[in-house]
Amino acid sequence: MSKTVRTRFAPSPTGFMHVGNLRTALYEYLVAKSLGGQFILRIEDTDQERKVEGAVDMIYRTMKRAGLIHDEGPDIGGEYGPYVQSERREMYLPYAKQLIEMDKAYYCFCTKERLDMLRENADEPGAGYDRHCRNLSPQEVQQKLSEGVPYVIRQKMPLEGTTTFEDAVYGTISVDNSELQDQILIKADGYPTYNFANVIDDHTMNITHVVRGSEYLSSTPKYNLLYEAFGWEIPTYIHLPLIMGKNDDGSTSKLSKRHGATGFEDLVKLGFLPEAIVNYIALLGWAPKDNQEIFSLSELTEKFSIDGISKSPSIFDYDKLEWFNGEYIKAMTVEQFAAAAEPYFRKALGDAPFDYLKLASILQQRTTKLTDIPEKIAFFAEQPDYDKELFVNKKSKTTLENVPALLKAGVEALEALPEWTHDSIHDCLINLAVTLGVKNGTAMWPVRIAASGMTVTPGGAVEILDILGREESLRRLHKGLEKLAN
RNA sequence: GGCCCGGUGGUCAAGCGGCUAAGACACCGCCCUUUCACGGCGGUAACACGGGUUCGAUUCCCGUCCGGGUCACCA
Repeated sequence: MSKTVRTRFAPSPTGFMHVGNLRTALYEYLVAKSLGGQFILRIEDTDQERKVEGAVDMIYRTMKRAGLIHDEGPDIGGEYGPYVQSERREMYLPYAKQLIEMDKAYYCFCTKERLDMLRENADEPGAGYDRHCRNLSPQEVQQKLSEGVPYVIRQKMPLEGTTTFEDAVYGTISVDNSELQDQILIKADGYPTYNFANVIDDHTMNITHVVRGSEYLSSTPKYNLLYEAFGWEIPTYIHLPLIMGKNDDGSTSKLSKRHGATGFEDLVKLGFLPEAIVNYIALLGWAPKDNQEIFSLSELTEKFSIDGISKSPSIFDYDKLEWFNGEYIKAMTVEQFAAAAEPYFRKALGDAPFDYLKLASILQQRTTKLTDIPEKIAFFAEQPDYDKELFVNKKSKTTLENVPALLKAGVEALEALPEWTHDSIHDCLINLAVTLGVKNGTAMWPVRIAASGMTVTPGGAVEILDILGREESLRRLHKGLEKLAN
């Protein structure tokens, strides 16, 4: 019987849920769930300076909206708590001291100023810490400690040899130990660094699969040295290719705020549906065995496999996201769509009593983003001032010469209608075309233009007249007639 | 700069020694149509380069080039 798979999502509460982070969370969820395992949420707040008010709530909210339900976490507890690093603060120092006893770590009393100077004076970039305190005598250390000199604890890296590890995505990776810095494990404020807390927590929380972005690939050997020092089992590593954004100069770099709306909530505000976002980012770095593109979260869970994860970075493409969004919108029932679109209807129409279901039915097939709705329907509330040139359309064979008569005939026919319904308007205008001996388009174009004042509208003349209602429709048509007379 | 990783159309991507190198988005054209969409059909467009290995390389190896990541008392 093998161990239960456990993955964790460990965001730091900075008040922003980047889609890159969300994708990582999604894959962590999928790795766990596709293997029948558990998905844990842990808050990494060891940096007090970056802590942001309300950020944790935003994480909960985002995860919930994305459908990534965790099995253990600060809000719901679990047997490996606490799940907030600041609350585990006391756990880390003993482990660090244990490392010191094993000669795998040491006290460092260097001041921040000295380190800054070191960096400034370095000939080569990335020269790093000079290991100044690595070989202090026990007496010196005792002395400074008793004097209360502030200290940090650093990991004592081997000076020679190489460290090799297996990654489920990238394969075997080895790094010369001489490349590894004596990184800080415990900060002067007593908090652990991410580098240390992460290892201690993953082990004590029984995390079996560490899923994270490939930016951690080069620091993984350092973590392994820690696992080895403690004699702990090394987890399965699954490093994910990065999501990139396009820069102004055409180059690309790790997706960040400067690439525009990259926060989950930003995208939702832009009119993207959470399910569409999740679907899209699932496919950014992973591909199924077949060609399926539309996936619900449960289908993803079913089809997901680690060997489908790719190694090369991918660029976040808003066009493709929009396509997914459109697909999700089209898959809704009209009622669902009307409900989702309602806020945008209100935005454009205020409290005007339009039939939202009818609006939804003409809009649904042509909407890719909910935020596009208001501008498409604003003319229902208030007709824009338009130029009579709009009546001219080559394909519909309408000209300034024939339109007045066409529109007049249309108005008369419509005015004679006993009832004002979609079907009656439709039949009326179709009959009109027959009577006049012109194509449908020729009869409809002037009516639609006069009713809307726009060349491009959602729905045709019939739908627009129906939604507008008899009174307003006829008012607009007469206005069109006047405009043409001048 | 050192180290690590990557490199199939503009983008996401199949491919895992032998294929006319899939598919999707975007783009273009045609059809449908009362506009625009939707939908249908079709089209343009790719294995970074140079050496090997092999009967045969997109696929394996090496080098070059290009791209990215990383070198914090941030995570």
